[in-house]
Amino acid sequence: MSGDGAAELAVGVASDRVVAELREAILDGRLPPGSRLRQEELAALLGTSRVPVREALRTLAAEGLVETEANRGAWVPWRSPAEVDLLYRMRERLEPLALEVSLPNLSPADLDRLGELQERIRTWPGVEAFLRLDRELHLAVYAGCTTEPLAGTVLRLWNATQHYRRLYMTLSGPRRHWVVNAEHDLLLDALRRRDPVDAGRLLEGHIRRTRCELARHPEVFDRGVPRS
Amino acid sequence: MSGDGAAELAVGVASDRVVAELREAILDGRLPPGSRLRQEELAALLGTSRVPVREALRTLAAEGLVETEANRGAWVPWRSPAEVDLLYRMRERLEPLALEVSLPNLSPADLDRLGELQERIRTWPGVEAFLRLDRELHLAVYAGCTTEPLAGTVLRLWNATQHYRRLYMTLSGPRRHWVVNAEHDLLLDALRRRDPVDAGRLLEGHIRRTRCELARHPEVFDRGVPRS
DNA sequence: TGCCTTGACATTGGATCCAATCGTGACAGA
DNA sequence: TCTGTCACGATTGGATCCAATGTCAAGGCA
Repeated sequence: MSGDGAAELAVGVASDRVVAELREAILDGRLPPGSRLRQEELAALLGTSRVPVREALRTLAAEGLVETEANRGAWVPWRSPAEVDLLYRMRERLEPLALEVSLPNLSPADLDRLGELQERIRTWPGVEAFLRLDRELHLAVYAGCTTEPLAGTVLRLWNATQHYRRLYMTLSGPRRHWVVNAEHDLLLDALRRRDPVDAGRLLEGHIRRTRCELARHPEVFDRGVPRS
Repeated sequence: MSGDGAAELAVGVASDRVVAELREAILDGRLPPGSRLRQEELAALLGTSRVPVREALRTLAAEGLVETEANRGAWVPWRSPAEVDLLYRMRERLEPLALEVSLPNLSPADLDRLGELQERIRTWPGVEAFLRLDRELHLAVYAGCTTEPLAGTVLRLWNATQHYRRLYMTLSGPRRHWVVNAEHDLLLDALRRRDPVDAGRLLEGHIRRTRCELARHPEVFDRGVPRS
């Protein structure tokens, strides 16, 4: 999870390091939509040759985090309001399933940890911290679901929408933060009661509400000044 | 769709050709689970160097069609009964959504084509033809859903379970084929009525029944003689 | 002036070569 | 006979070089 800074120790396979670095850079906003990803530039930046970079770009393209076109290069894709809406609808259907699979495998200690995360979320901790904690909370709910296709798909849905979640939180701020708290409290209560039906429904509603509020802020999808 | 034989014309990017060839080989059973994918071997077979092959393997790995491990190579993964069960549950949730998105975009001609496919399915046409037509029919239902993440995810779910669908059909044969026909007929009728709710429910039931029947045949998951 | 051509440059795609790692079987010792 | 070690072959990972393609701007022609 940590292991953030100064990964110049060059441990592991280069391609995988490149994938991890790029994924992180895209998710934390350093590479917003529209960013072009030049192979040579990235290779120099990450201290490898272009080969691992190319493999990493293929991987990320298959994940949907970057787009590539033959002989034209790779870049971080923009997403339309309709596409993000659909990504949220997919989450509404898949995440309750992931929860249902996960819940029996969550220990009381796991549930306690969820509570701690929510306590740190409760007092609006700022946009970046909220994004990090909220993501960690939700993904921790699915930690008991280790089956790759489902866990991986859910993760990709989160990744694909991360940028727009950030923009939305930035402009909405803590205004309706109490709603999130209430929803999280109810969700965690249902989890402690080991009730996947109740929890699933709350989760679906939580995602659906977010989708609807996001739909009322189309300015999130405005393409600002293009970045190099 | 066609373009099967003798693709030595070397059109397009080599990596993409390799991806397409491998995907096809895995889906049509030439590369069953357990098959090891040696880079040099594939490169020679497809008339390229190892570089495009490596990129293709990364792509397919991200798609879940192959598994790779650093310094150990790539192979077609086995899937456990629990994993396939979960893949079907994901389909039950996602395909009705894809249908809902797609239906408004399907023309009467598209619906006619679905009917033609079902007519060719009606008289048990043998395992391979059934697999091909059934897949084509279902994916044609979602043809109006062009949004990549959903369409792509649905396609991956189909791809990931193709091998086990084949094994199941092989051993079950035409015995309960009338059920498929009835379900398809009802589904197509609901589509012609432009009723996404009804169609979605029928679709979910269709997938769910398949999942349950598959669950009663664990021998499908037996690992036969390992292939080279 | 406007549009098309053309050429140089930037960038990506592919092939070959070298390095690192893994698996396997032979061999020595207990 | 069993086990641990070592060395070799097989295979994958990475770097460099070359080819192909795309971009873009300058210049010629209508």
